[in-house]
Amino acid sequence: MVSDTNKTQAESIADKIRTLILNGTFQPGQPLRQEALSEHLNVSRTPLRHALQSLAENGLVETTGFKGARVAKPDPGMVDDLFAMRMLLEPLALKSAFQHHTKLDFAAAEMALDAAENEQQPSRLSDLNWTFHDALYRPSNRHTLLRTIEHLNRASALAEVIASSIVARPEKSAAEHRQLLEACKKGDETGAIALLGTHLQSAHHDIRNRNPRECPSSTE
Amino acid sequence: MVSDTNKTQAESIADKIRTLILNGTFQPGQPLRQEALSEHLNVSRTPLRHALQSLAENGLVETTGFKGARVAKPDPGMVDDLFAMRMLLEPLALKSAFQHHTKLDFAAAEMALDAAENEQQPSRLSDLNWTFHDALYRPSNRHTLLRTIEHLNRASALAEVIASSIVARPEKSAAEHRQLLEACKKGDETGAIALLGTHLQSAHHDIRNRNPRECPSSTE
DNA sequence: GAAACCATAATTGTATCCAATATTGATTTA
DNA sequence: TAAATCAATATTGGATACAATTATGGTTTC
Repeated sequence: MVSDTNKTQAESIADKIRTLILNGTFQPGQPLRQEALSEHLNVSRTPLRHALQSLAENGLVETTGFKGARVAKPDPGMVDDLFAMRMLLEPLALKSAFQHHTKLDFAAAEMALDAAENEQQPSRLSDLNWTFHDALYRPSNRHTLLRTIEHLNRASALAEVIASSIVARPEKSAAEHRQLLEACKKGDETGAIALLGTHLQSAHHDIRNRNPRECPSSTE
Repeated sequence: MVSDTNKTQAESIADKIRTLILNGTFQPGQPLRQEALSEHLNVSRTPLRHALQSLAENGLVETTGFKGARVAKPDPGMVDDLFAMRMLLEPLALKSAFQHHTKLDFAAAEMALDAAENEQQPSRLSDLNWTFHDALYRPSNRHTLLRTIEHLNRASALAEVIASSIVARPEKSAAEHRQLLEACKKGDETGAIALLGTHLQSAHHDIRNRNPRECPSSTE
């Protein structure tokens, strides 16, 4: 999200489309026509197709055969799976990173939390959310593990946005994040891992127990 | 692998390229030039690019900026991560599927094992390997969980092939598979989960303790 | 009047061509 | 002679044109 420099055009518009989805401009189930999108984003269909494919692999859009792509609409089963996996994998990442945390990592995490306080846009909040977790996990240097976790987080983002659990209760998430960060700073490994678990459980619970806003139920 | 019917051309050649990689025709680190590949597979560069992107998302090739794509060469850290994740996620899938196993699932699993006995080609063995595990996990109906596990399995395949742990010791893997299947048939849930754990540990161990065959160390 | 069938249009996938970027090699200069 | 610079080539990313597939609407037939 920093800038489009050194980034292929397909990646740039993938970010843009992801933002449009997370901000609710494109609602779940809505079909994403290639020609309309390409002219809307002022690009050709070629990079657009690459962007859609990338988003499909990340679970934000669902694409099938020759029928085109639509914004994914996460069902409860998908949300359960995503959080079940995150609850298994993220503690491992945190545990592996714990010995290698530096002040810079904590600073990066704190900066993300501070920025989130004054942010309303769901896509930005989602990004900052991941930035925080990533700051705590990355020192593990387990790139493959982190890549999978990032996928799961980005896929969860859509469900979180739909349930309005990010924008509606930012203070709750923020408090949990701060507690987690403090435990990490203190070097309280078991405490931090426990806090991470409850944080994920809490997020999962909030998503499940909120009625998703009615979306115009695309033609099926 | 059944047939190319109803499959987009990009997907078909993605399968072909994956086969070529797993069978050792394309060695790890080797650059994959688009024009050469496209004329070799008798397709245009457009679907080829989609295939490469798909393979990149699955971890079989690494693509960077404008420099092109190369066959991925899995480092030990990647292998460790993949198996650490599989050891956490696959028991969950098996556990979730356990109550819903039918005779058809067991038959499908057994068929895959039988087919593997008379198979030499690494890519086929890798496919059959996944077919077996998938047969035991799919009744869980947890599609999102299964999709992630499939990614991890396909990414592990390359490392397994490089270490020759599939082709060199098929009988060991086969024995573990049969034991696991028997436990499932008996309804011994805890036993099956334990066997799955040791099976994954064994596979991981075999990969780590074999010297990868020297590959012509592509130009860096 | 309902269902099957065929033609037309809309949309996606593929091939070809052009632009942008990276790599290679020679040439020049210190 | 070695290093830097710049031109020429090779390779990838993107735009446009074409083919294949699917969806849609009307017509026909029972």
